[in-house]
Amino acid sequence: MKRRLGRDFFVPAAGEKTEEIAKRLLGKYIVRRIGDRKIWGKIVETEVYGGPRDKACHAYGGKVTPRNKLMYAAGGRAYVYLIYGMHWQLNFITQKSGVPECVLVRALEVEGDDPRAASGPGKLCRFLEVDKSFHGEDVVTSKDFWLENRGVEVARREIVSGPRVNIDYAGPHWAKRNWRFYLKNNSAVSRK
DNA sequence: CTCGCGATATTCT
DNA sequence: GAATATCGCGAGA
Repeated sequence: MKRRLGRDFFVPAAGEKTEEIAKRLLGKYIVRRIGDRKIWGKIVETEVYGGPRDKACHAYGGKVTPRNKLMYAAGGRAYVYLIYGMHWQLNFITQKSGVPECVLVRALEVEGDDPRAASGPGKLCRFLEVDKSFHGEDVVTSKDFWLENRGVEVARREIVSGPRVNIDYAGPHWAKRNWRFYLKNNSAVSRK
């Protein structure tokens, strides 16, 4: 069974929180088409960046800059940017237009010689050959980049939550929020 | 295991 | 113009 994820996955009508979307993304597949070639990987680690109140979020304080304005777009778009001058990060925008929330994809489990070839936000982008040209790509309609549900069921108890990476500066209230989710006992998770 | 550094877009002053 | 950033790697201990 293969089913492409549609708009409602990223913009839940029921008002589901972005945390729930981040958990639902675990076990789904990211598929990238390059000419006749296809690359894919299973999502095993995600992290939530939650709006203007979240100090770790680019849209903290409701700030709008040329880079982050895409976070205010409707869910289903890719938010790609460069960090530390050399690593691309891949996020998916969630929620309806005007709500600057997104999910960072931190790690994929891939099939091949090296199961850790996409274990980390930067490595993942290199693996998928995602760069700035995919900033703003709509994964609901794109022919080169999308997400699939391949029928992998992730049990609630297989999902581990914990504090996000690099958020000490955000203060105790945000630092203790368990906004990072990953699959238990999965070797492709970036850090444990 | 911990540490330090890379190389640049974006933001801040 | 200067500081900084959602990281990964290779070196040294």
